Amino acid sequence: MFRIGELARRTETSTDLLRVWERRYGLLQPGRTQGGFRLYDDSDVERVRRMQAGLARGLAAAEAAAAALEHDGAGPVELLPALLSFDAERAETILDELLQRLSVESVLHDAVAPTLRELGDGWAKGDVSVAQEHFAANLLRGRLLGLARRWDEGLGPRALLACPPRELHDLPLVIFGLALRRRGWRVLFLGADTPFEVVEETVRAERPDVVVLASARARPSLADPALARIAESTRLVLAGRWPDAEVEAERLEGDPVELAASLEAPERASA
Amino acid sequence: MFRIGELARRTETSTDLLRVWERRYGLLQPGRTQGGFRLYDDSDVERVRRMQAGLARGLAAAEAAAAALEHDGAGPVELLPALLSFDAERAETILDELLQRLSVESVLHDAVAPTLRELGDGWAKGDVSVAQEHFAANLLRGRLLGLARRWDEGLGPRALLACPPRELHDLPLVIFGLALRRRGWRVLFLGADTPFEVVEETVRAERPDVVVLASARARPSLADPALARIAESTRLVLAGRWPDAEVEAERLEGDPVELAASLEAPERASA
DNA sequence: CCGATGCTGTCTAAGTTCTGTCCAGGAAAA
DNA sequence: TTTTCCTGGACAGAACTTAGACAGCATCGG
Repeated sequence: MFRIGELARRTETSTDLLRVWERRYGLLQPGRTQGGFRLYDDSDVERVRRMQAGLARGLAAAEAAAAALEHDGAGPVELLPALLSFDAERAETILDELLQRLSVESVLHDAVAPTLRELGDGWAKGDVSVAQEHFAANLLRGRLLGLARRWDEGLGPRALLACPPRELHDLPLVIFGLALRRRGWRVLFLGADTPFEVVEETVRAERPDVVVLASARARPSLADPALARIAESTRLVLAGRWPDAEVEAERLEGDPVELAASLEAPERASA
Repeated sequence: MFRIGELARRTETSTDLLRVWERRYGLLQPGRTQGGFRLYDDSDVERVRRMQAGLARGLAAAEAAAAALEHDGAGPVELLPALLSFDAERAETILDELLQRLSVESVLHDAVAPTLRELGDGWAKGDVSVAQEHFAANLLRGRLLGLARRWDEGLGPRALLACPPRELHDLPLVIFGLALRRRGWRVLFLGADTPFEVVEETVRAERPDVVVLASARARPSLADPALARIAESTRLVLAGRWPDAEVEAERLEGDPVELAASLEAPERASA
């Protein structure tokens, strides 16, 4: 347990703001010392983070607080165990319920993406078997692609999404695509293990406004000349883990949903 | 939920234009904050994008708006054929997509309930086989109950929902329950084929604010003395088809989602 | 071809709400 | 003693509200 100054430091906010979020939106309900000082724990850090994530996605403070509160508890806490125990029905039910209660964006940001991260960490540590990872990935992929139908329709700017050669983990890319779609983009999805030449051809044929290549675990080579040619003609974004090398491209790392929000900013600046 | 500035950002329009589209064509019907600020959700982004697509195709604004609004009703058209052809995957995908695009309420009201009605009519005419009806009902029930988890939690007034003896069609009741839940009610669901004595016991034990008995095809007897005893102690609502008889109860018929809305009115009047 | 009419997006103005920050006076913790 | 924290109110700027005005453009009748 720690006091408000420590919470402010850990979440990079001010004590004033934390108190006012408590007063106005009931975001936090800290315990008190004998003398009346507020006492917080780790779950409060999480809640503040969710609030901040909501603000970053463009919600008003009141809405962000409501979303952060509503989301309390559920989410990844329930979803991961269901997936690890191969309980498809329970996992589907949890997803159903989350999708009903929360927006697609919050489900992706607060439940699916964190679950995926924990899955990856568990796999790296050896706690999660290949079978478990495959089961989880396939169930989630099925569900997410169900949300992704017709995502090349409409008017917005167009993004071409692909994973580089040898990268088989396309789920973060799917999440990224869904988040973009929510924000009005059209999405051309090439998916896992896509040769750079294929990307290049598609760029020539379809003329997307931006090309996003996402690499989660593989460390693809940047030496391919096709990559350089893509970068010359189009805005190129490399998301995830890539080697350092001289390619004319933006680099992004972190949560796919937040990346999707940030991809928008340069568009606005130019408009 | 987000405010008008964020909607403008996401759809790359101006707040002015969004307000004027609302005023002139009723394109959007946002909720409001206490203080009167407009609040939008994901489905509004979709609607604006459809409007923009219409404009891009050369429609006049008024017509584009009409087209965008009309498209809201698509979906149910697709759902029934998928169910009748035993195509679980397609049906699930359609539901996924609808739930993403629209609110739970509109999915229930505009897609699930009409599909159920057509299914019932088809069965009555002999166009729909028992197998088809079972398949459809079970798929929908699974999906809807997935949305219905923890629907007895919270603070709101409490409704006890059941079908009378011999009535096996509980789906309208599930829809009704979900719609109530969306409106803040707590729901106690006893489901199909529930003896009146069981309802009576539960009423005594749980003291719900209202008891709703729904009968779709069976024509249950009202002679049971348990029914009269329930009516004496609690507000009793008989939904669907019931014989005429002297029981102290409100009678409701029609779309489950609309019934849920109408159930609320007396509560408010008393508040 | 002209003028009248209607549609549509933008702009204005005066007022309100929302939200982060700041402050004063006092008390608790280190 | 020094630092941290408490409450409650005040405040400024950003964001939003309504209602109407208006200019650019297309369409229509003459």
